[in-house]
Amino acid sequence: MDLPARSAGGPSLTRAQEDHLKALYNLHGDTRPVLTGELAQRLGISAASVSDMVARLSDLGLVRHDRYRGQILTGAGQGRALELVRHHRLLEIFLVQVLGYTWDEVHEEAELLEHVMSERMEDRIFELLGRPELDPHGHAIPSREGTLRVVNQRALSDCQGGEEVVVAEVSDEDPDLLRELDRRGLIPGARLSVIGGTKYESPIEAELNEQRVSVPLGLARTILVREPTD
Amino acid sequence: MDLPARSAGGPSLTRAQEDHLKALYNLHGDTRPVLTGELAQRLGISAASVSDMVARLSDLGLVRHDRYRGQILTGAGQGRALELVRHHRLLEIFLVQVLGYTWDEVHEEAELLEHVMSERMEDRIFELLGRPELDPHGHAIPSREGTLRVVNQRALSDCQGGEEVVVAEVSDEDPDLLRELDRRGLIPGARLSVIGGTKYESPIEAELNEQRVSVPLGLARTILVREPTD
DNA sequence: CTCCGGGTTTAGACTGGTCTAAACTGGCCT
DNA sequence: AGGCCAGTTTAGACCAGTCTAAACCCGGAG
Repeated sequence: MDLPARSAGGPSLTRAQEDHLKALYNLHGDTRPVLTGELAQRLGISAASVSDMVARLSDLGLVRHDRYRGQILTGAGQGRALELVRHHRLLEIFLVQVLGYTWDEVHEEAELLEHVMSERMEDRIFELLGRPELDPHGHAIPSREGTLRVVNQRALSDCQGGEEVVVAEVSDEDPDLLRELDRRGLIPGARLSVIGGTKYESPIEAELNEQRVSVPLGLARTILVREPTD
Repeated sequence: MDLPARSAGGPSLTRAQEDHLKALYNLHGDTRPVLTGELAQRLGISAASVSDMVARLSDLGLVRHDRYRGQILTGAGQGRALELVRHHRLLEIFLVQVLGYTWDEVHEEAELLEHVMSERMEDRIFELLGRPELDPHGHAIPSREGTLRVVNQRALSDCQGGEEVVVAEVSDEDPDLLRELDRRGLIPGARLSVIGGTKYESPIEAELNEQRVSVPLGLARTILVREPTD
């Protein structure tokens, strides 16, 4: 029996086109349109170039564009984006677990590899890693079919004293930030008892492994937490 | 202590530029110039495009071009090419040994990955694989510094009855050919006692693992053999 | 020694991706 | 209601990489 057709099939895209789709996905997913300038800043190119590219992606039916009002992924576009996100996250786990990278080194490398990863390689890595569900930074791996497990989570900076929470996700893009979080033990799965903070821009005070930690707001805002499961 | 500077450093090249360098290397290495048409055929593009690209690579000092007489890699160009060859061959071993690919599946994939492989990844894979010296098809891995172990070898089709030889290398580019060779046990390291052939275009007859094998000339020409080492 | 044919290079054109500068909204402020 | 500014789109330019068609060499045949 053949494998089912991928949800995200279609003509192959260029590197730049894929980057635009992924940026659109990472910015607001399918929740609301992304302004041209936002996208341009994210990609580090001019708004004019983005405008151009969006027109092409729109012709391909991957993006819907509302003149002067921004752009948003279509279903097909989202499928392609999730394919890339799956590649990216599988590669991050792979680089950490198989090649011994640290979690602050993997993003950049995955960013390049994700565009040339075949389906065969994706499947082999997925199996080798034991069908993982989360990447090293706590992000869920989209399924082959492009579905994504969603978990209720909020920023640590929004927590109140007395709460018991578990670190769920951190952003993978800033190596310095990641090293800082690692130094403090603020890694996915870490259990925190929030003591205080949240007022007057003061750091979040919490207990982690019987140790008192003070998390500056700037850090706390990048950490997403969830309820403990037990 | 810092690592020594790579022999092959320099400004980063585009995919197409790298493909041209590698094709030049694979065609005649540094032995003699490659004709424009040859290179074009190898790359599957027009001679005009090659002419163009060679001019640019020549400006970069990677290729020396003799009008109407062909082109050859400079020292620097050869360094870059060997860097890519190292990437390619390490990836092939990696795909076979770590991800469970068969030897006929690896070439195409390595062809894409080699262009986006960082030095860090190269080093990690090299160590993970135990500092290998040969890829799955028997080709030597260039060192980081761009040196290559050369072994005396010739085509199986040139062997005479009575010779004892060992399969050294086979081309990695044709999956069908590779499957055929595998089926017959004609893999690097296989020891052959040549019985006859070499006349009237007849197949090479030989003994392999106590079994009589008949190797059609077309196959025998793609197999490089060396003297047994013991 | 000239001419001719085949391979090489040049010319001109097109696409994708990028830029800057200019033209053009849309929404907000008065 | 009018006007202005920030942000968006369009215009025009450029580079890399490719093509086809035309111009150009080189070496061998006569």
